[in-house]
Amino acid sequence: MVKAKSNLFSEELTNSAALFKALAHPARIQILQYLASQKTCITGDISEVLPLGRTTVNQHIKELKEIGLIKGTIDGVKTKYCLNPCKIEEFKEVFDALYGSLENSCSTISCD
Amino acid sequence: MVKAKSNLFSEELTNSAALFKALAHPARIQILQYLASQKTCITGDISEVLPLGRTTVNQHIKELKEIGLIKGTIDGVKTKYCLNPCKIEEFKEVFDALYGSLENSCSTISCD
DNA sequence: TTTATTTGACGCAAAAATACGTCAAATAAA
DNA sequence: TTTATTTGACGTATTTTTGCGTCAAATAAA
Repeated sequence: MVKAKSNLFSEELTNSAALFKALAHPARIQILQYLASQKTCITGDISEVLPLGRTTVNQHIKELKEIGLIKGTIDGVKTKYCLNPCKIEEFKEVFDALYGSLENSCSTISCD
Repeated sequence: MVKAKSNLFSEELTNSAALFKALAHPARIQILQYLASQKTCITGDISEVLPLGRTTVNQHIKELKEIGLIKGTIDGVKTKYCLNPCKIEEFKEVFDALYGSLENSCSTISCD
């Protein structure tokens, strides 16, 4: 049996990995980019611009909502999806911190 | 049967998702950070600084090697692992491009 | 040579991710 | 009210990921 290893890593590490995992599928990246390209919060069936079925896309949207990268507000029978700039900013900070820690050391590394 | 959907997305999108997936596990992030902290290419059992078994860590290392973020060179019976600055730089470019496309639009989005 | 050390390959089991069909609730339109 | 539309919840099948034990090859040490 595979043990529950979720709590074996630091919270920061777990949080970072979860953010990267959110972008670990082309559909989810495309959803974010589509939302951005519309320049406004959008409603309707996003699956029409993706090569996947509606429920599958809905599932990817749900994951993006759960991690906080997008928000969904109910507007009558429709749901309005929006990018969440705060979370996107947080993602950038996480990435930059990681990149910084990796990049700083690169110059002193002798590889080949 | 679940159809093969791998080629339904653009190559760029698939490539980006693969990079993010490489960091989608805390162990893989920690391995990269450990390599960077050593300030040199290292050899030996990295699993000693991770809460996972040796073969499991080896598998994560293999994934990082396959995506190109680290390199491994054979040195006698030992294997020397190094960060690959080129790939890390490429990762930053991919991230910055994505962030740019998302961030640009954020200012014009009205969310709440 | 014999014995240890280091490492990756291989296989297996459990868990998670992926893709999608069906259904029901909620609202809008007729 | 009846009918259509929109959406998420739920279940299911398949694939992928994760974690690890075992084994063998390759080198180093005795």
